[in-house]
Amino acid sequence: MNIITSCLVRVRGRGLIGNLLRGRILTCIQTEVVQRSFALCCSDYSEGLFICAWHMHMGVQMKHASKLTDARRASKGTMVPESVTIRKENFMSKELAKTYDPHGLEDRIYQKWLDKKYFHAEVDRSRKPFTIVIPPPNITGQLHMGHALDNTMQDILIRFKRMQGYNALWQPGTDHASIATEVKIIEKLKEEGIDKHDLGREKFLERAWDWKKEYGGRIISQLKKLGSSCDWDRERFTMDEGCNKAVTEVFCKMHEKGYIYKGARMINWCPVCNTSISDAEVEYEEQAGHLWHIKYPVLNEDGSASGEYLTFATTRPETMLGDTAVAIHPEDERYAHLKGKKLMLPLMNREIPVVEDTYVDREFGTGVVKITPGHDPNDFEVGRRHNLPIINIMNDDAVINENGGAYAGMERYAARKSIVEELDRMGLLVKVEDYSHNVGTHDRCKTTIEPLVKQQWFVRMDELIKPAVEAVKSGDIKLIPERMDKTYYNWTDNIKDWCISRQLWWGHRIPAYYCDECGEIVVAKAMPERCPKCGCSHFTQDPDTLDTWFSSALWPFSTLGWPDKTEDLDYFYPTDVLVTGYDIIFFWVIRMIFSGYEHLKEKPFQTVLFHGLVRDAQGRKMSKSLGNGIDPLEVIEQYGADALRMTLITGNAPGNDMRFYYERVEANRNFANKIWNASRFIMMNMEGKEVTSPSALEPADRWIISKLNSLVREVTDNMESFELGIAVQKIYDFIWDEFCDWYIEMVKPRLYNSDDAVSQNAALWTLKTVLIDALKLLHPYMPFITEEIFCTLQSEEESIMISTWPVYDEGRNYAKDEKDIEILKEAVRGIRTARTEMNVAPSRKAHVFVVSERQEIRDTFAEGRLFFASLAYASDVTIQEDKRGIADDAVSVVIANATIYIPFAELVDLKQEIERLEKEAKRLEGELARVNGMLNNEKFMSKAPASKIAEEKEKLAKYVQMKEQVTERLAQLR
RNA sequence: GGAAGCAUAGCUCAGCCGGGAUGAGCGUUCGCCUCACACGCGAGAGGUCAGGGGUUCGAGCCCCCUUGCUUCCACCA
Repeated sequence: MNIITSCLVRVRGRGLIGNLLRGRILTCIQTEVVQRSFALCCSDYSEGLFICAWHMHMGVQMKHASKLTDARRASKGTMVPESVTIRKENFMSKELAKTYDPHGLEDRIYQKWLDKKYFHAEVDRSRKPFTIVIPPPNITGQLHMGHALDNTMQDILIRFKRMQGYNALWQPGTDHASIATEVKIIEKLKEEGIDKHDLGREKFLERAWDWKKEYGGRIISQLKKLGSSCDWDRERFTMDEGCNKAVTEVFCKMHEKGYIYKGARMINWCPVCNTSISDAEVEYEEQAGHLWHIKYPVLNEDGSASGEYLTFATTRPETMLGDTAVAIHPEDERYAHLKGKKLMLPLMNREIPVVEDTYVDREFGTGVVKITPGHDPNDFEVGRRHNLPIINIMNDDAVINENGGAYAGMERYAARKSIVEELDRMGLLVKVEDYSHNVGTHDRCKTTIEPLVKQQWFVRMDELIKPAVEAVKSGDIKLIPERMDKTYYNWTDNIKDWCISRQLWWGHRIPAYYCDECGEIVVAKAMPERCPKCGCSHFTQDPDTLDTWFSSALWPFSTLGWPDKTEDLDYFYPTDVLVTGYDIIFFWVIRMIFSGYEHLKEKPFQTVLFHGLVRDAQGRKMSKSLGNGIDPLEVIEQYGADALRMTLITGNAPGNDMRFYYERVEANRNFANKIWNASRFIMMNMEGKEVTSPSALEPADRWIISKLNSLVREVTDNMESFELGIAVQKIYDFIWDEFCDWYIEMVKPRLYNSDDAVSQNAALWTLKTVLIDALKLLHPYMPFITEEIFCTLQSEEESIMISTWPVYDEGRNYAKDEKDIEILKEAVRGIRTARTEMNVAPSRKAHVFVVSERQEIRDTFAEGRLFFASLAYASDVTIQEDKRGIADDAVSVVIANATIYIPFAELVDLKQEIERLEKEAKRLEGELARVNGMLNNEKFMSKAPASKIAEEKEKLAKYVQMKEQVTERLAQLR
């Protein structure tokens, strides 16, 4: 790390430091340049030393520019040390620093909710249920951003519905994650020097359960940090007794119906995990490889070499050991003379036939394909069509077996190398090309999978999938966003049988038993007593376990007690919403859907709400190998769960990926702080006063109540259609913009004036009422801060999370006040803009004259006079019909139906004022041109809806009138 | 090979039924330590809504084409 001593820093910019010290020149006695930040230690700040992190783009100017460049170069790759954290107390006075601090508060509140059992749901026939089942996180897992997003969305929906009066159940639990967990345990055993097989199945399972006990709870406690309001009394595990009962039931039932069968099929084999995997678990990865062109000698009828060769290309030369044919296209004239001939398979010295199959693409390579039915899915099919023998040349660990002749015992890539060398030596290697192609890998361990023919258990999908397709087609199940339908059909239309057996120990063991005497297979819920075929009584259970998704597929009903006919199942099933990432649509969503229809004759859920991936700031996937993952727990620690939740929900549409920025978390933390301070302000003003239901409200009060009322309707609508991001944006804007920046500012004069107790009470009542409803709307998104404020403000109610959701009330719709306040706001904005443009400091208050010929406008201003004066920096406000008595050189602001004059005591630059008004005139002309363009268009007039025409006419009148005022004023000034 | 998505302010993204882009946050410019908040307040600058055609009185939005990026599925040895 580079250290610069003794340089001067001029403070510019508007950041934290800039706001405090702008314009000052500081001597840095020590600066450390770390990445894009400087850590500055300055000696001449009055409070003594301080340390800060300062981004370069904020505009640091240093006297020694060359050193800066050096420093920048030298700083690459270094990390920001902890010492750059800014401690506010160091340079701010204590009483100012009343900021929102989520620490301590969140844990305390969560504990209260748990103690009060607010999350718990019981069957209650008098209320409608609303149910969500959690996508069970893996027991191996640590909470990552994906979980944080997924669970925040669920929590928002659950809290919303709970407040709306539904009997809301969020069913939690964890997944045994068969392969993922087994891999982890094997790793751990390895560290101890223990091999899985030496340990034995039983002992291994003991270790697995220990693991579950130790780590299974970790992710749950992390979910709690987020604020998740799951019914923890109902926590389940995909391998608990109930789930096992469901799995066994399903397996037996489906076997009986013929949907589950055992057979030898081409499956994907992971030689590292030593298990079969399903098609869904194969991940294709583009890899640079080679295309080896090899030739086999063609034989004469008598078996002697004809001297002719047949050339083909392959990416996996080692599989030639298992070749049982070479295929050509039946209509390929180039090879017509070879039909029915035999070839000599080199190295193995085996005669193999030339077969004709339309699978061969004449255009690709030489138009010849070697056929290895035992190691390639397509070749397997070709082999079936031509009755070719299947030769397995590989052991489970991808080592060549005894069928590989001289290569037996060699690992697959070593064998590849020697085979190529040997073929080359024999003159049978024609050429080698670089070739980039997709290689199937295991999604867990990234090992290249090996297609092998094995005896496995499968689920026949063709019949099973039908109701699942129908469900989405008919709208019985709705996918959000809708475009997911296509992805869904893409899978269902090309569905293949599901390989469900895994050569693993950690998982639901397959309930199939083999008779020790005759080998008869019996599928049953328990070990059979007698073999139905030979009558003997000795059985061995199938050693394999089931794909972890087999039990996940039953999750929506196994958690509610199925296969038993429970009250819970009857009441809570089907569930309402499933929230999950689009990445597991095939693994999980589809499988739950067909399982629901198959076993309960009913959909598992009404709606599937998809979210995207949380990416890093550069748009990359967060991954362990890249080390770019952001730990949600750290974010919570730093900014609070509320800020994190907001960040994950705002500015994102369903199903879209999002980028994670700390700047956004900070912005949301700032929002929390804003609410905190607004609430502090309100409470401060309420102190010692009894706020009663007001006898009369003022226009500003009615305005904000009316605004809130519309907000309630819009937010509720948005949330009901799962537009969470839109809903929360509206709440944010309302609280910050309308409520804090306008309403609170409007009522300040009333709050500070104790003489008018009635008006003051109305203001306080409105502040409190609006704040409470706004907090309620916000609660699903920011549960902690809203609870804290609500409980302080509303001491008679014990929790916001069980309070009632605000409802739109026609009686709180004050259209006239909304219009009136809009006029006043327009006037205030106009005055502020004019003052800024004329360079008048806010402290220079002035007498403001409002001139309007219209009585109702004058009334509006008269009613709002108090706050209008304060917001417009007016020393006094005079409202009159004409401009008598107003100085000619006053600054004027034109709004609809009124002109506002501000005569400053000092002379105002008339030229500047004319320019300002000319600009305004030009703007208005533009508006007029647009509106006139529409209204003079006959086609528009005849075809546009009447309401639109009326709207435009109204605007026209307004602009015409404003234009007149500006023109008149300009004429006067000139 | 098939399919989907994205392209809007300097950056990251919203934009519901087609009806003025008063878009949001961050950044940026100017002025403010205004007694809730400087994690703040006020006022600005900043956009040919990727390009081209079409439908429409009217298109960021609907249709077609082109370009660029991303993803999913399938996979030819």
